[in-house]
Amino acid sequence: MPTQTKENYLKAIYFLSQENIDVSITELSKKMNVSKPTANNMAKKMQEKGWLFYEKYKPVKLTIKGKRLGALIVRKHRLTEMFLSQVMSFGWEEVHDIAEEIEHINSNLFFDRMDEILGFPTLDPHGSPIPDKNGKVLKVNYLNLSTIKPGQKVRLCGLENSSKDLLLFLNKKKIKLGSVLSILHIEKFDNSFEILLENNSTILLTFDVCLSLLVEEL
Amino acid sequence: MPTQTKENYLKAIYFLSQENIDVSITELSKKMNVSKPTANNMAKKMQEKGWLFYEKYKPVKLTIKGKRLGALIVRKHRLTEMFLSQVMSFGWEEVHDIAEEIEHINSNLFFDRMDEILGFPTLDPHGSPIPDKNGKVLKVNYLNLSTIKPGQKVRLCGLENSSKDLLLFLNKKKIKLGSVLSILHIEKFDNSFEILLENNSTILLTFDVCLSLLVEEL
DNA sequence: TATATTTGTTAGATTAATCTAACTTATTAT
DNA sequence: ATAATAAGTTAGATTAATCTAACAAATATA
Repeated sequence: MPTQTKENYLKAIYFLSQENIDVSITELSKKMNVSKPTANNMAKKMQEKGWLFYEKYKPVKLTIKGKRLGALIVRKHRLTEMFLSQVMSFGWEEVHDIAEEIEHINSNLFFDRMDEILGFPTLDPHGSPIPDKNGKVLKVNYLNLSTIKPGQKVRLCGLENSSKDLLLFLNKKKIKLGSVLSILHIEKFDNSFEILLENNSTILLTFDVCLSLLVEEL
Repeated sequence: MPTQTKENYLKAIYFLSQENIDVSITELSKKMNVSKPTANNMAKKMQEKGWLFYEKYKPVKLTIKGKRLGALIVRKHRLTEMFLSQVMSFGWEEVHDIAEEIEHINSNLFFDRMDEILGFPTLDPHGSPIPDKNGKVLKVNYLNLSTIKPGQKVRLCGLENSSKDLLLFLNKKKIKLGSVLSILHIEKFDNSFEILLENNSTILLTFDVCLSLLVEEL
């Protein structure tokens, strides 16, 4: 059984691995907000547990076992977010912090019951896939809004990052998962997107915001 | 903010205080399954935090602040038990272990929402009172079944101890909170109780079991 | 290629929570 | 009242997770 701290390292490496295969000690230390020696020590200990490959002066990499464990923590996190959202009526901007704590609860029964009550969901409230009980993750293939051409109609399906600021911004603009956005125009000067919403209001999204929105074309 | 460990000490002292006012270091160490020096050290540290009174060679006692903190942890525990039971359909014998972990979650929002969803309950699934948000506890005044005379009809309202074994035993006998029990006879030899249930079956309860059942007379 | 910069590692210290062994103070019992 | 027992304390060690300072290795740059 990993400690809570080690579970957080596992999760950090799990996420960092998705972008680039290997993870440097420096990246890890930054993600975990700890010093480099701390990250280094922890990497060694996690190697002893068989969760990752570690060689002096080389980036680390999760073992099969480590990857599975990481995915299972993400599973618990996202199931919890879904439960908080669907059963306990929390807003999508409120669920992350609470799930960050509940994900460490040691009870399969508890998470299995959540899963059952929710009807075995595959996506969390931010559109991210919930790994299955074996740690397998559904591959979703959304497009980044920033790459879509003017005139196109799209549906919001996920978020590249689920920071509270972004979620509050989307709340304010009345944009949620499933919202349909029509791209009217892209401003050459700053790459901002002029967008028509379902309620016929027109809003402006900066390129940065568009980079965070995952959509499918309609 | 108390650590998880210190919260558990707080809770232990809180419960030990209900029987006898003061709590000896030895009692505490037994309750916490730690050595006496460990309990002793912890007592000193908790004194520094202002949670208890500690003097060398004397039993410890919670301060007002410590008592309030303890009660608030019990509140989180019992609200959780109620939520697990009412919302997530767990049996009363399953809720304790999970609540033991969830009680340490640091989010008033989370527990307030539970409270709201449950309709602000005052008792947990075992009939124990849920302390309010200020740590005040409703005084319940149940009788111990072992003190009731033959011929009397009673309703089960609470449990003196909620051990899993007792709860499973009661499940097997189809006895639950609210069940009406009629005392037919008390066996002189071993003080066992012959009891008539609502379904007209007659069962035998040992004196030990009776000591664990809290009732009100009908 | 030689140097500068970044990255990674060692060493040594700290804090929280725990232990055992040895000792002291209190309590109990003869 | 004194000895025996129980309770409480000190001292010193351990493990997990963290830090800073100093050094070594790898990478980037002039």
